[in-house]
Parts: sequence; C-alpha cells; structure tokens
Amino acid sequence: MKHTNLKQIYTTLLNEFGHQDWWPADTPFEVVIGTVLTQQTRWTNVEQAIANLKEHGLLEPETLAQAEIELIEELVHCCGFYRQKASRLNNIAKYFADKGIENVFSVPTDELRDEMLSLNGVGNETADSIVLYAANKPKFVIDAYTSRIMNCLGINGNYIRLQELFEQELPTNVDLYKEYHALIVEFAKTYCGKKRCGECLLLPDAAKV
DNA sequence: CACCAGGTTGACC
DNA sequence: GGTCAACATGGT
Repeated sequence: MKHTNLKQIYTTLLNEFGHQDWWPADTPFEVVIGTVLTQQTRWTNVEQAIANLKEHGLLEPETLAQAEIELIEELVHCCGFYRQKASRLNNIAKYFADKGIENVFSVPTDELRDEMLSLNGVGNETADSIVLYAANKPKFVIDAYTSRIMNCLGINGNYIRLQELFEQELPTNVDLYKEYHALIVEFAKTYCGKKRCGECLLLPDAAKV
C-alpha cells in the first residue's frame, strides 16, 4: 500500500498559490445553487447565471421554488445542461423552502450528506460541497482533478476510497478541507490537463514514506 | 474544428 | 462494484 504526504502537499500548494478562500457566495443557499450550476461548467458561466437569478430575486428557496421552470431555464442557460439544472434547482429549492435551511443544516454531518444525496442532481461531489461550503461541516470534497492528481501520484480508488484517505490522513478541520480542495482545483486547472501532465511540483512531497 | 469545464443519472454488465 | 452515453453552452 502506497502512502502520500498529504499535509506536505497542502503546504506546498498553499505556498505556491496562497489562500483561495472558497466558496465565493453571499449566502449558504447561493452556495447550494452554485454547486449544481458548476457541474461540468466553468465558474465564470456560473457567476453569470447567479447574477441573473439574483436580478430576479430567485436566490432564495421560497422564490426559486415558486418560479416558472421556463424562466429558470432562461436564467441558467449559459451554464449548459440548462433544462435538467433548472428543474433540479427548482426541486432542490422546494426541499429547502419546505424544511427551512437552518433545519436542514442542523443535523449531523453524515446525515446531512445522505439527505443531500437523496436529492435529484446531487451526487457525491455536490453533496460534499454543500456539506462543506454551505453547511460548514467537515467533509473532504473529491473531484475529477483530485482523482487525476492522485492517480498521477500512484494512488487509485473510487470517490469514497480517496475521500477516506484524505480524511484519515488530515486533521478534521473545516477550514483546512475548504482550502485544500480549492488549492487542488486551482493547481490542476493550470498544471494537470486531461492529456497533459506537466512537471508536477507535488512529486517531491508525495514521495513514499 | 476539437476539446474541455469545480458532475449526475439511468442502463447495463 | 465499474463503464458508458446523454445532458448542452461557452471558452481556448
């Protein structure tokens, strides 16, 4: 079994890129909306869609839940997959409007994760992003970049396996989880293309123990 | 013009 | 458990 030095890698990334301070949003519910909109989509497009929703006062569970699907489709069109995203957002808004966002978030971490997973359009990464960045509970977010980098370092495994690896090797800390995931994304966007794998500045720190 | 983006789902093996 | 097409716009 291979080992990595995930703490060392974190330090390297932080020194290289500085604090990312994710997730950019005014409210927790805006984070929830963002997690769905950003699926397979550039963040600049998400910002536009969020601005559109905000203009129409649809960045709250109650109003978004009652909005016309056609209008939501129009506002999130720039994010792609706009039909499914519109209906999923509307459905998610109904869930939060019905339960109350404070109530939704005031359950134990794993319970919240399961609740989010039960919503259509919310898979592993989106559920964990909501748990971590909207509810401020400790769940390490794995994404395609993280998997790619770990594979690059010789660590393979499915989502849960990689998540357990990070959560076991790192101290349970919300701010650390937030910053680490953000740093991985910023690093990978520049240095780890799907086909390209440039000189990896992580390799020295990822050496086997 | 081809490829990719801060994925998820349902069908199938 | 894993793989795959479908979902769709916008940037390089």
